[in-house]
Amino acid sequence: MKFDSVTIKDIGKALNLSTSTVSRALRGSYEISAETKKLVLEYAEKINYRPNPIALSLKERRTRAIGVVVSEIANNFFSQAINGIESIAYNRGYHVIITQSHESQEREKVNVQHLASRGVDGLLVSLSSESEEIEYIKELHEKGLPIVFFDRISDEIETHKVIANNYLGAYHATEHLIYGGFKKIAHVTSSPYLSITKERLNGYRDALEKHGIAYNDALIRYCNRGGMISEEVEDAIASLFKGKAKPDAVFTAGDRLTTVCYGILKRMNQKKEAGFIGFTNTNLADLFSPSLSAIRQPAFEIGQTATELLVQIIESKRPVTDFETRQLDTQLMIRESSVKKSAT
Amino acid sequence: MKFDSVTIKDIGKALNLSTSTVSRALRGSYEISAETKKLVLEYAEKINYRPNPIALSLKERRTRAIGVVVSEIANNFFSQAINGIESIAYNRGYHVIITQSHESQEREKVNVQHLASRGVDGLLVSLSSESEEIEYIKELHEKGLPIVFFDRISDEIETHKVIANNYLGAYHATEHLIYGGFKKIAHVTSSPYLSITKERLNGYRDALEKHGIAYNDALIRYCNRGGMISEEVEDAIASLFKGKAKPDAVFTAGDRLTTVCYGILKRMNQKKEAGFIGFTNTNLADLFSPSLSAIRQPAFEIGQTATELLVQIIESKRPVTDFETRQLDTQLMIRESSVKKSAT
DNA sequence: CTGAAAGCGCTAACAA
DNA sequence: TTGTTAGCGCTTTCAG
Repeated sequence: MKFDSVTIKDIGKALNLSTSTVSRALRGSYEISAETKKLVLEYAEKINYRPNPIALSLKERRTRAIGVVVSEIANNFFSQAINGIESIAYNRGYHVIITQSHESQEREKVNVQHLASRGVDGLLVSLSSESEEIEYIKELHEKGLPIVFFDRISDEIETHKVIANNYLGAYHATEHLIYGGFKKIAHVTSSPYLSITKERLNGYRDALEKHGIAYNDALIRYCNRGGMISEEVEDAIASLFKGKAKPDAVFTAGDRLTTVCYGILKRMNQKKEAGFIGFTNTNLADLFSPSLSAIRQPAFEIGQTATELLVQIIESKRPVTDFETRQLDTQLMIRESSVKKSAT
Repeated sequence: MKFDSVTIKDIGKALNLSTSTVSRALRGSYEISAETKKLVLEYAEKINYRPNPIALSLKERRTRAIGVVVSEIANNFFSQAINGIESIAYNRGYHVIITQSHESQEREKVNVQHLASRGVDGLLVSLSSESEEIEYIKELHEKGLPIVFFDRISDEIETHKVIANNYLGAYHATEHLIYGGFKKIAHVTSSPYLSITKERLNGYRDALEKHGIAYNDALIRYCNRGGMISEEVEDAIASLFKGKAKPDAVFTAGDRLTTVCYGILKRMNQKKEAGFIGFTNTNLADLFSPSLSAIRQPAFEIGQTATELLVQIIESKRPVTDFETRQLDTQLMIRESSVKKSAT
């Protein structure tokens, strides 16, 4: 079955006009008589004519669509960021095409290339946890495809980037644990390739050092799939608490990672409750027990900002060469899980 | 800035071949000499040629893309369903374009029409809570655009539909509360327009009647925005518990609605804990306190099934006239929130 | 004020 | 085996 819609030609035939006249009438061109215009407009309305954007794109070499590549929409941070993206795109007249990499570099590549060849006007990208080398994006960028990175960014490409202040977020979270009397703070994080991993790790490390606590590699665990596979996280936690250097608190970096870790700890660890805080944008943190302390990213605003910058590039007459990296502040939401029980 | 890519013409020019020869060589047509083929393929590879899908679509009148319209991706049910959709679409060679209506009929209409005019090969739709009259979808469907409904469906259009067994899910949940000793069970649900609302309400009502409890309108609350606006839910809950017919348990129908309601009840209701159960697909129900009893929908499978049916229509040679409505079973996950404390 | 024709990138029927 | 040409739906010179 093919889905046939009305074309400008059909209108022309019906009204005994040339396609160009119809086209002009439809776009309200001044050179068409009011009479003809009215005729065409009314008929078009009647048969519910819609211009074919595919034909349009072919001609104009633009689609008024922007592509989004994220790892997973079932992630509070990303679904909120996407809402921010849509809010801006919508009233700038762009449509948004969302794709997921599921943390796979292969999948990311396919998506990026498909979106590009499909003629999106620009790309909003947050890298997968496997993506270290990103030649396939660089190539497109060099050919002139506007790209803005958000959240998980890369040095490899010079363009606008929008991120949360991950360094400070991690720093403050760690410091908060230290102030609360925790001394052996483990850090469970995502793939070491990711920019957010590095930024958060640095914040964590610097906070420790500032307070005279030695940084200890044995307290770090990398979960390359970012919590998508719970085994990965279970292993990390198990190995942390098995060792002799058993931590007294855990700080997690990553939305899924945080809730998954919290769940595991809760299940295995009922008595000796370790302190807990993590990056997450869930709205349900209050409902947990103990309620979940969190570092919250301004996801919606990150999405908005990235989109504004992208549209700016797309609509710029001349090649943009002056790029910036915007950093938005995180929010530290202290709840029960990061507060020592004994420390009343 | 415009993003220019290599065309078949460029290749032809460089190799002194006609565009059609190049085209055929690229598609491996049998009528091209091995030599020429090799030449073209190698050159195309070298300059990283990608066919322009826009031009292709214009010609073939198909895009190998399917459009998805849901109310909100920041909803566990939908993000899981989308993963199901993608899993099938991906290995059938279709791309997936996701859009959100944010429970607005206006937005839904815009999205549907855009996707259609953009030439998706088919549509997977779950209606917004405002959508009662859906002429704009009907029109497209009558013109031959393949459409499959899932979750929130409509009688207005005859096509394949995929849903959870909402009636039974609600029935069993209600019965479970009754068995647990609850007698005044309130039902907080979404817009009365939605199919899921009606199905679940019927299940609730029938369970009550089966157990000799009179159905009482005063215990029903409709939240038209499905929990998107928390005030709406606050009002509903407040008015329920203010009245003289104060409920002893609450049963919610809707993913967001369930978590939002639970939060409100938890905050306001610490002592006289009412029983609680609701439809939701969150993975975090275990972490709540009390842990959250839930009716879980097979979201992933619903997405998969809907996509299979859609692809079937798209690829069918002759118009499909024999439609079915598939119903998949829900899962009752009993945890603490629906169990009477005193009833130990 | 309106029409004819070219062209966007690609495929396919028809010629050679 | 390869080239020429028309056409997918639309806009836009260029001519009337």
